[in-house]
Formats: sequence, structure tokens, C-alpha cells
Amino acid sequence: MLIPTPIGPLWLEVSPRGVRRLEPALFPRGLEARGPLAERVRERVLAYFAGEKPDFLDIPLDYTGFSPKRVALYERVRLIPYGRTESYGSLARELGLSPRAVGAGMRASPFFLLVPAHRVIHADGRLGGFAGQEGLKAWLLRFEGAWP
DNA sequence: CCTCGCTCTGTCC
DNA sequence: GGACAGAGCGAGG
Repeated sequence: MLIPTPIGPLWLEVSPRGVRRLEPALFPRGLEARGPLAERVRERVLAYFAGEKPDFLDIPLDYTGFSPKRVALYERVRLIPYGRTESYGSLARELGLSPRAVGAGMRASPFFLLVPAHRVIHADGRLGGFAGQEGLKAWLLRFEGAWP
């Protein structure tokens, strides 16, 4: 399912266990997502870009194939509330990882918005990277009022 | 602004 | 298995 947003379409795939991927993509790239979960995700994403401040904590994610450390990292990042930021380093200390490992995990996440990687920034307040789309990270944080 | 050492995951071979 | 790049941090110049 392709969900239209102000930053371009987001491609959604679901499995019986939950969302398998949600990320920016211009064209369909796999099986069409159908069913109640797909509809729920679509409504929630539209609400997000309509300026409501939804969380996505009740949306199940399909973590099949991910290591326990990555699951713990993603579940922790999901708890960062709308409009707030935390640093790679503080998350790393909390989870017993290295700061680089947190960055690597965020980079590899297929759960755009659902795991709000854009809310994870440098310890000194700079934004840090975003898989070559740092403008998108800045857009999202400004939209949430978490960045000047 | 810059460099360096530390650190270690993800991804390729 | 091994090699390398990378969404970091902190100290130092």
C-alpha cells in the first residue's frame, strides 16, 4: 500500500505478525498490504501529517529475523514521545550498546515513523545523519516543533 | 573549525 | 571467517 504524505509516498508492507516495513518509496515494491492493520496504519499516518500527535505504540511490528538487541533498541526508541528528542549516546548507555551501534540500528530500520528514528540526535544537539536524507530529519523535527 | 582513539553493528565478501 | 564503512562521543588543539 502506498500512503500519500507531504513528504512523498510511504510504502507499507504487513504480515500476519504486524508491520513489516514502512518507508519512503515512490512506487510499489512488493505485495500489496490489505486488511484491518494496513487500514489502521494508513489512518494513523494520515493523522500524523494532519498535525494530530498520534503515537504508534499499539501498531504491532513484525520483528522476524531481527536480533534481540535490535528489537530492544527499536522498542525503546518507540517510547520517545512526539516532539521530544534523545541522544544516541544516552540510549546506548541505557541499553548497553555503543553509540555507533545505535546509529547503525536506526540506519537499518524499516519502520519509518513507527520507530521514530528522526527523534534520535547527537548528544550536543546537532541532528546527525539520516541515511543521506538529513533534510527529511530536519523537516520532521520542525513539523513536531522539536527543532528551530 | 579540525583531528584522534574508542567502539561495534550491519553488510558486504 | 575477515574487511570495511558508518545516522556517535569525548578530549584536545
